[in-house]
Amino acid sequence: MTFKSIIDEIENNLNKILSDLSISSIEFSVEPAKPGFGDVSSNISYLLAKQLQKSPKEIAEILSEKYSKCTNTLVLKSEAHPSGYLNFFANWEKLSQLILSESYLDTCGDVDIGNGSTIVVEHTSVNPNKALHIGHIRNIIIGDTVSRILEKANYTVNVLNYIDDSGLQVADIIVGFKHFGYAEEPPNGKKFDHYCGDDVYVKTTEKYDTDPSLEEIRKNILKELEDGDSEIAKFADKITRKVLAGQLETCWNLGVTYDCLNFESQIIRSGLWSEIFEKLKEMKLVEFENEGKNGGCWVIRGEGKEEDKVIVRSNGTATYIAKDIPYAAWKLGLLEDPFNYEKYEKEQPHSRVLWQTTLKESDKISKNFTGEKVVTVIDSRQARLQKIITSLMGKFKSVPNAYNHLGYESVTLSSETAKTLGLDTDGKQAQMSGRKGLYVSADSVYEILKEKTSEETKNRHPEMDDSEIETIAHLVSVGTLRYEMIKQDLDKIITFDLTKSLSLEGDTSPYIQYTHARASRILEKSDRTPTIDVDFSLLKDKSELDLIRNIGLFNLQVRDAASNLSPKVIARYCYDLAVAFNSFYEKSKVLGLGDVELENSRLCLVNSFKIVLEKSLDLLGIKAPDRM
RNA sequence: GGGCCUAUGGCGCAGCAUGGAUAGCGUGUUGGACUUCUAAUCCAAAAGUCAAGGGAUCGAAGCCCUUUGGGCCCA
Repeated sequence: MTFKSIIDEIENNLNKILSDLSISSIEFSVEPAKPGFGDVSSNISYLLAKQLQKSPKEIAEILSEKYSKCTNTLVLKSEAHPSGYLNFFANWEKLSQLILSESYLDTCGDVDIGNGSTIVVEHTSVNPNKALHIGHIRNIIIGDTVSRILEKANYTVNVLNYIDDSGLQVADIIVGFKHFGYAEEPPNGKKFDHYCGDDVYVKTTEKYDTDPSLEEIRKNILKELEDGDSEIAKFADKITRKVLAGQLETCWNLGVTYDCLNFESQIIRSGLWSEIFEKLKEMKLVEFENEGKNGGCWVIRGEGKEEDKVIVRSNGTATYIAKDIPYAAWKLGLLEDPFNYEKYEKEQPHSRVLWQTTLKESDKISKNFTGEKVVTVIDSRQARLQKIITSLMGKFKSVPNAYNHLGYESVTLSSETAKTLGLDTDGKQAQMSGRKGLYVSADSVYEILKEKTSEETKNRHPEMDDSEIETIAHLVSVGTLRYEMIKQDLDKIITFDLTKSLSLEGDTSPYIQYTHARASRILEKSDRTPTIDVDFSLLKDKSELDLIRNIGLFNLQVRDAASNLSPKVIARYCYDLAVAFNSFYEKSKVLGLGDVELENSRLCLVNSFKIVLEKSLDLLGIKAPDRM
C-alpha cells in the first residue's frame, strides 16, 4: 500500500468518531497536507460547523481529542489548527516502510478503474497527404499518453488510427500527380510524406485560385475514389499508403504505437453506412425534411436552439458526418464487423503487432478492436460534430458515457515563427495550415532538438562515443517534445515558438530526466545493491520524507489522471517527484558517509525514486537515460 | 444571430471538478553556491486588487448572474 493507507486509516477513524457522536455520515475530505500543515489534513470541522453550532476550531479540538483514543498504526498524532483544519502527523517509520516496499513491486502505481474492460482510444487520424506537423503531434501525444494511463488503470486498450484516405485532401494531391506531372519519386531523397505535403499539396492547391476548372477535375477524382476498382482509386491507394508509412515512421520514432489502422475508403465500401442509416430511421433519430431550406434532406434535429444537421443531402449524397456515425458505432461494437484483418507490412517497434482492416476475402483473420467504451481524441474545433455523435451513441448503447470525445485546443505558431515561414501576422499568433504550407513539421522539430541536445551532451561528456550521444540525444529530444505537448491543460492553446520551445531547463523533460541520471549515478557508484531490508527510522530529514511522500502518491495520481482522462496530471507528478529528489540530493549525501546503515537506507530511497520515476515517465512515453 | 473555450506576478502556466489555512511553479531580473554522489542542478530576493462588476455564503481565484478582452465552431 501507499500514501493512501494513511488516508484510509484516518477516514475510517473519523467515520467511527462521527458514528459514536451519532452524527450522520458526511462527505469530508482527507488529503495530503500543504507544506507546513502536517502530513494529512481534513476539512471535516468546517462541514460540521453549522450542524453542531460550534466554530470549526472548537470542533477540530473535540475531534482531535477523540482521535487520540482511536487505534492508530500510521498516525502519530492529530492537531487542531486554529483555522479549523484537522491535521495529522504520520508515523514515518512505518509509512516509509509501506511506501518504499510497495515501490519495489511490479504492480506499483496500478489502480483498478477499468476492471479489465475494453476501451478504444482513437488518435492521430491525419489525412494521408502530408507529413505530420507540430499540431498533429499534440493529438498523437495526448492519445498515446491517455492510452498508457488507461492501461495502467486496468483497461484493455485498443489503439486505433483512422486513415481518411478518400477525402478532399487526398483528391488534391492526386490532382497534382495526375495533372501537374509531379514525379512519383521525391527529388533528392526527401521523405515521401514531406514531399507530398510541401510540394504536391501546397503547390497544387495554390493553383485552385487561378484556375477554376480544377474544381471540376477534383470533383471527378473524388467520385472515382469511391469506386475501389478504378485506376484513380488504386493509384490513390498506393500514394496514401506511402504517405502513411512516412507518418507512422514519425510516430514510431516518438514511441507511439497502434493496434489497428482503419481505412475510411473501406468503411465507405463496407456498406456500414446503409446499415446504420436504416437503424437511424427505425429509431426515428433522423427525419426527412419536406420543406424549408433543408427540403429533401435527411436531418438530425438540433437540440434546443441548435441548427438541424443535414446528414443526407437532397441529391442523395451523404455529408461527411455520415462516415463518422457508422465508424463510431463500429468502435463501440454495435455493428457486425464487415472487416477482415491483416498485419501491416512493416513491423512496429516494441514488438506490438500492428493490424489493418481489409475487405479482401482471402485473409479470413477476424479480430476484435472494438471497446465497451471509446475515447476519440480530436481537437475541439470538432466539438459540435462530436457532440452529435456522442448523443447518438448514447441512444444506441446502454452503457453510460460509452462514447467520449477528448477535445483539446489547437497549436498555433508564434508571430516570430510564422515570420520565419514567410507570414507577417502583425504580432499575432497564426493558425497552422497544411494547405497554405504554414506549419512546422514534427520531424524538423525533432531534428533541431536532437542537434541541440547532442551538442549539449558532447560538451558535458567529451569521452562518450557517438552512439551513446546519439541515444541520449534521441531520448531527450523525444522527451522534450512529448512533455511540451502534455504538460498544460488540454483546453489551453499552445503557441509554438521554434526558439523558445527548445528550452531544456526548468519545467521540462530534460530536468526530469537529469534527476534520473543523478539517481542512476549514485546507484552505479555504490558497491552495494539496494535492498528494502533497511532501517527506515534513519530517513527523517524533511527532504527525505518529502521525497517518500511524493513516491507514495503515485497511484493516487494515476487514478486522478485515468478517471479524468487528464495526461497533464502525470506530467506534473513527474516534475514534482523530480523537484523532491533534487532537494534531497542537495541536502543529503548518500555515498561515502561512513555510516553503513544510513547509506543503506538512503540507497533504498534512491532506488525507489528511480523505479517510480521510470514508471511514471513511462506513462508519458518518456525514457530516461542513465547518464546525460 | 447561436454555441464552445479562455483571462491568475513582465512572459508562460498550476490550483477551479469537491469553496476553507500563507495563491504555487517555470522563465525573466538581482544576488549567492561547483577541491564534495553530474551546476540540464540548488538557495535567496524583488515582482499578484486571481479581467471588471454584482450575488448567494460565516468564508470565493474557485459557485451563480452581467459585462469586457482573446481564440475557435456553426449560420
